[in-house]
Amino acid sequence: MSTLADHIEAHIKRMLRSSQTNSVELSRAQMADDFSCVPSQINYVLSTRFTLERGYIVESRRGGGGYIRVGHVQVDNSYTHAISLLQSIGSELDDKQMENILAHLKDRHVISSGELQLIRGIVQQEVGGMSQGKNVLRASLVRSLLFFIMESRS
Amino acid sequence: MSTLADHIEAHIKRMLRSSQTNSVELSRAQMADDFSCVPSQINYVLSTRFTLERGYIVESRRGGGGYIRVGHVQVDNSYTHAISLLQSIGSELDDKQMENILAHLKDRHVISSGELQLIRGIVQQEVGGMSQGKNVLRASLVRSLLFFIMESRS
DNA sequence: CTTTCTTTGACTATTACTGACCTTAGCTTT
DNA sequence: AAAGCTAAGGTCAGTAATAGTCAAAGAAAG
Repeated sequence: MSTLADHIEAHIKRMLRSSQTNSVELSRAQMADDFSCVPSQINYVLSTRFTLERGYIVESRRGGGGYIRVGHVQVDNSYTHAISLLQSIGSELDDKQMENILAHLKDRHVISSGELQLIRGIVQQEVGGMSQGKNVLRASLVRSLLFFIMESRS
Repeated sequence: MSTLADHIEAHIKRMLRSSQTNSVELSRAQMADDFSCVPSQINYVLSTRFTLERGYIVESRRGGGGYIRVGHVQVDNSYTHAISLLQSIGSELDDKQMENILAHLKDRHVISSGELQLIRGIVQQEVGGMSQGKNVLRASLVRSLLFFIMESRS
């Protein structure tokens, strides 16, 4: 955690955790002021870190009394959810999609930080030198590895 | 220990040993500067010495505040270990991959130095005169031998 | 002498951050 | 109402800061 974006991300997540409702409302201008940055930096953080794929919903309103609301989607059974997430992996999976899924599963404590890194490492190694079909291999690898980890839990 | 790459390798391993968390974060540019070499030299060292097969996980981020993190995988977790081994021994295994795996296992005291040589010897003997399918045989042989050794320990 | 390993550098890719300009909602004044 | 003002937030493209890739040259080993 060292860039401004990382700090802002962490701060929003902290707010979310301490909120009863799994959602927080914030003022873009206020926040930018708190972190001494331009307002659009907040949009940058929201659009790169709080995506739907990672389980967040962002709503906003402009004009007087405008706001940004960030919600964390709760799913009661994280394993069920994880499995359906896995099944939604099609025959191809690009790197960014993979990262989002892994980040999401880690957020929900379905996988640990070490497991995340390991999966990333394995995929990187296997996919590495390929010129074609990376996304196909990545999809199948990620699916198998996650199934394997989840199997060994239940 | 005499090439630059060796020194860089040793340095990273020193950092790892003195770290509490089994992982260190470094700046590629900074490191290149410290060793007075081009940045890509760092990539060379990482990709030849800190591979998954040897038990290392390398992550990185580009852009502002970018970094390279090198982690040393703990083998205390049996499925983690199983995954990385199964993954690294595919249906084929060349000599270099085998050496990497053996070096890793010896490093972690899963096999002794004598067992390493024994495996090497057996494989050499069996694979020796073959003209085709060496890598296939090697893969299955090493898998079985390691399986045998690990079974006999637990 | 051939093969493998090391080192380098030019080119590429990714991420963070900023600022100028645009859009929307509510309120106030005619 | 309609027009205009004010107070939000949104977009996008450009710049800077990092890291990655690849091929070729050089060095070392067999």
